[in-house]
Amino acid sequence: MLFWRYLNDNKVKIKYNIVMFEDKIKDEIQSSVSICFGEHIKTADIIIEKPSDKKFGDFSSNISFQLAGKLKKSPNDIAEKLVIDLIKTNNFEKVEAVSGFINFKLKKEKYFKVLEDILKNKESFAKNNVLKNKKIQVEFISANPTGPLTLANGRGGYSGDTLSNVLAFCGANVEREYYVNDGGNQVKILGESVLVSAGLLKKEDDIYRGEYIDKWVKDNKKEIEKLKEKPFEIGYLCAKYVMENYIKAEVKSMKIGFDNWYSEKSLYDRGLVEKALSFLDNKKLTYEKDDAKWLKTSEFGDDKDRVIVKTNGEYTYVMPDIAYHWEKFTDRKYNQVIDILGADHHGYTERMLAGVATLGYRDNLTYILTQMVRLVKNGKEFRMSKRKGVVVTIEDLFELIGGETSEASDVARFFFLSRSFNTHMDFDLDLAKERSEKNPVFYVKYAYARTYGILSKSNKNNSKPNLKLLTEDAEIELIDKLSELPALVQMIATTGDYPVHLLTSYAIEVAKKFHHFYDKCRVIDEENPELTNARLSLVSGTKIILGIVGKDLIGIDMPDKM
RNA sequence: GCGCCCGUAGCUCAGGGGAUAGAGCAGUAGCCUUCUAAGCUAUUGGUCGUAGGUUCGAAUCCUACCGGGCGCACCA
Repeated sequence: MLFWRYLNDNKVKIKYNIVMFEDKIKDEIQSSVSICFGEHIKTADIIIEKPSDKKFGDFSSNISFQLAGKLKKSPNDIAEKLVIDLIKTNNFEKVEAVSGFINFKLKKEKYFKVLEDILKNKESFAKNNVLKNKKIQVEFISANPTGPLTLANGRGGYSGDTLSNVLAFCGANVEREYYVNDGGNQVKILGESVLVSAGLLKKEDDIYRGEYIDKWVKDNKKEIEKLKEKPFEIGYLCAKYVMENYIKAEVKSMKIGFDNWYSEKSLYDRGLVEKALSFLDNKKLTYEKDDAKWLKTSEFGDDKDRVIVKTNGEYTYVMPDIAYHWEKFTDRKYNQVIDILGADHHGYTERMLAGVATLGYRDNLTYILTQMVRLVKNGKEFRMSKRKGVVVTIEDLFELIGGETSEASDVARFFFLSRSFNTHMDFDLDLAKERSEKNPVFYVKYAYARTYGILSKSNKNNSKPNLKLLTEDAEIELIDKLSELPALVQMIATTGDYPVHLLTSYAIEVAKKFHHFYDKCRVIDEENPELTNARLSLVSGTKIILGIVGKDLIGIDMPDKM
C-alpha cells in the first residue's frame, strides 16, 4: 500500500486524481464521528485507502479500528453507526460497514470527469509541478571507458533514463550525465593491456582482455610502438576509441540520450581537483599522517578516514570524485544529484556520502544501488564463452534476445524496469525471446496497437460524446485505472527510493483492463452511434495513457500495428 | 568478523501494518462467420526462510538465528 500511503501522507496536493475525493471523505468522517460519538478526530489521522478488491468499493477507512480502544466498542458497531450518518451525503452510491471497515462506492459520474480531463490535457494529464525550478542531475552508467557496456550497465542505464523521464514530468529541469573515467589508474591499466596484446609487455594480472582491444591494436600498430613507454597515453587513446565505437553506440542503441559526457581528465586539466583539495584544506578537514594526506570522513559517518593523497603523491580515486561532486554543486548548482550505481559499489557510496558531507552537500546527493543481474536460460545461469570475454555485454544481450536491436532494447528495458532496484535479478532469456502474449512487453504494446486499430477503423464523429453511457464495470474499472497515473508519477518522483518499477506494473494493469474491456464491450456499433462515440472516447483515453507510460516514461516504442 | 541487499505459488517477481496474500510464465478446461485470438474467461497451486516480540490486526515493524548475493585498500 505504498502508493496509497503516499497519498495519505503527502504534503503536496496531488494535481489530479479521483482521490481528490479523499479530503471530502475525511471531512465527512470527521463530522460523523463528532455527531455519533462526540469525539474530535484530526483529519490528518484519518486514513483513506483504496481497497485492492473492487467489491470493497472505491475507498475504505479503518477509522473504526482506531476508535475501538477509546470508545470501548467493537469496530463493527462503530462502523455501522457511522455509516448511517455518512450515507446522508450524496457523493456516494453506497457506503457500508464490512467487518469493521467502512467502504465507499463512488457514483459513476464521478469517473467521467477523469476521462474528459485525459482527452483534453493529453500528456499534461500526467504532469505536475512539484519539482518546478529544481535542477536535478541523474548520473548513471558511467562505466569505465575500458570496455563495452555490460548487463549490469543495462539495468542502471534504463533505470536512470526512465527516472529522468519521471522527474521531468514533475517539472524538474533534468540533466542526464555520463561521467567518463578517463583520468585514473584504469586508463594506465588499459594502456598496459594494449601493450600486452601487442606483445610489447608481459603482464598476467590486472589487465583487460577482449576482442575490442585486439582490434584496436591491429589498427594502431605504429602509434602504439611510438608510445610504448607511456602506457597512460596509449590508454587514453584507446579509451577514446572505446567510448566512441562501443559505449556511445551502445547507449544509442539503448535509446538513451545523455545531455553531458563529463570527462574526469577535464577536472585535472581545469585544476578543479587542486581547487577542491585546497577548499578541504582550508576547512581543516584534511591532515597528514604516514606521509599521506587523509580526509576526515569519519566525522561524517564513514567508519574511518580516507587517504586522498598517496605517499607517492598521486591522488586516490576519492579526490577526483569529490572534486567532481563539488563542481556539480558549486559551479553547476544542481539542487539535487542522483547517482545510480551497481550494488558492488556500496562500500564506495558510504565513503562518498561522507566525502560529500565534508563539502556540505550531504542532503543533495542520493545514491541508488541496483542489485546484481544474472542471465538465466533453460533454468540455468547463462555464461558467455571464454573466447569473447567472460562478461555479457549489452550487444551480447540484444543478440541473445534476438530480433531488431530496437525491439530487443525495448524488451531489455521493460524487463530491467519491472524489478525494484533492491531485487537480485534473474533475467529470463527464454521469456525475453518470446514474441507473444507470454512476454509482458508485447502484451502492453499489443494493447496500444489495438487502440490504434479501433480508432482507425471508426468513422470520425465530431458530436460531443455522452460519457454517461459508459456504465459497464469493465468501462468504469478501466477509467479508474487510467486515473491513477498522475499520482503514480508524482509518487515515484518524490518517494526517496524512486520506485520506477511500478511503471511497468501499471502499464500491464492498464493493458489488462483494456483487453478485458475490449472483450466485454464492442466499441464500433453502427446501430448505436451514441454508445460507439462514448466508447471511442474511452479508447482514445487509453491510447493516451498507454502512450505516456510506454513512450514518454518507460521509453519504449508503442507501435500502431503489430 | 563487520556492513548492505535478498529469502513470498513449480519458475521469475510485485505487495513492505489492515479484509479470503497478487501478477506473468508453466499446468488444467473453455471461447474466433463480429473492432488484430500477440486476446479473453474459468481453474489448480502458498506453514510469505525459522523462532520470538510489538499490535485490535504482521508477509509487512523490532530482535535473534538459518540460507544466498555483494562489499569491507595509500585499486578505481
